[in-house]
Amino acid sequence: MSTSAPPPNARERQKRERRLALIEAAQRLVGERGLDDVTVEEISSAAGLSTRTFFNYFDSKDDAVLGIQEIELDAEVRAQFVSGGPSGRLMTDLEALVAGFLTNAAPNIEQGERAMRLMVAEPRLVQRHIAWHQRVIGELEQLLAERRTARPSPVDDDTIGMVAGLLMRSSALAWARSGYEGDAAAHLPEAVAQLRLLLDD
Amino acid sequence: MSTSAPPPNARERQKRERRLALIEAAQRLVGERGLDDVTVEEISSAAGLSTRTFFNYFDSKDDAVLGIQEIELDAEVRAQFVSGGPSGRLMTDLEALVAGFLTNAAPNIEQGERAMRLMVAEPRLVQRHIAWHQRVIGELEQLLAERRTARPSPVDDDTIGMVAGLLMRSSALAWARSGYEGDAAAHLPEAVAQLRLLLDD
DNA sequence: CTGCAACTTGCACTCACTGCAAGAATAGAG
DNA sequence: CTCTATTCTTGCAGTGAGTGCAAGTTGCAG
Repeated sequence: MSTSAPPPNARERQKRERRLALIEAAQRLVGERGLDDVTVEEISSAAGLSTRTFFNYFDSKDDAVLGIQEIELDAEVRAQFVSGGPSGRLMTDLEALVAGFLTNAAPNIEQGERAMRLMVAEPRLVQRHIAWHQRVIGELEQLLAERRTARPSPVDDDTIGMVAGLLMRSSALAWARSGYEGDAAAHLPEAVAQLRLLLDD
Repeated sequence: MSTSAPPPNARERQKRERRLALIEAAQRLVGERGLDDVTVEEISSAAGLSTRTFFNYFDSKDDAVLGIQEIELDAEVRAQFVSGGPSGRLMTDLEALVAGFLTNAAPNIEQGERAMRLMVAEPRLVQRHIAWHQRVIGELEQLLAERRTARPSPVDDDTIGMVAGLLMRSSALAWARSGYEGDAAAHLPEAVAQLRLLLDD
């Protein structure tokens, strides 16, 4: 299950290694000394790279700590959702889609766990994490537009997007509460149940 | 309704005026030239203040553009919620609470409208806006803890907090879609309805 | 081996944001 | 009105994030 395919050529391999080294250094140093007492320069040289190169890999210090990367949604999951599936009931299908995002979100489970732990100590990271959700939701809203032709819905895109974001975060929190058992996607049903519970008073 | 009580002494009045001047300058300049092509120095001197003073009023450039301020929840609304009211049904009471936050959020309705418009053009502002929601939700979670003694609930604080945040943003978006009719709180029921619609498939 | 493309790096720069200490304005007591 | 304590503003000097550019380096294909 997804450390993704090991890349064949040296270029891609190094790229991956450097990226990992930066995340590892960032998480370790920030864990030891706090977000504001670690500079990008320190992270970079701990990873054996220049500061300038750091910014070729990440847009910000926070992104490196969280190990944020572009999410690539599984083509099959994507196609199924767009064509109005898999179940035809929006909320159910949304759940499947979110699960797809969640499993692709953190290729390295330990890295994700460390990121979650650091978020507890550094609230700023939570905001950055949510900002990243926003990007995912942007992706999702394109899919929604396509799906509408196949299966219209009275619920507007914004609401659907926000609920998706809520489910992502809620799953992550439930995952943390469980002591990081399994992966975040495994706690999605729990998140949905909580939401229903609240809405039904 | 609520430009709040006009303060009596000159100190408080000037403080308010300067704050307003900074927000006005920030919104105008950013509207004209974009968030990244306006410096804090430009905003400050447009408002007739020093750069240093700018940061006595706001934590960041983005905050000034959004006109972000500490929210003060109505003491009565607060007390009622904590003691398990007003209706006793969590979702309903949450709605009342969120309405309370929303009406206190933007003392100046035009300023809020300009902020919403700028968010469309500058996605970074959306993130900052959501980050501000987080702070409000932090406040809310304290109330939730107190309310639990009066009226326990099987739904966890995180979920409730996230739904509150969702309702705030959803109301704001509905307000924008309506062409800024009334205030954001007026569109809360619409937001709740959309959410229920989605959850009930 | 050679030339091409991708990647890294140093450099110079802008600007957000902070702590500090000195100075100006104001409130309030007398 | 005057004096004083308090609050607010400001300049200054500094840190560090993040960017554009141009010059090297490194891996890749033919």
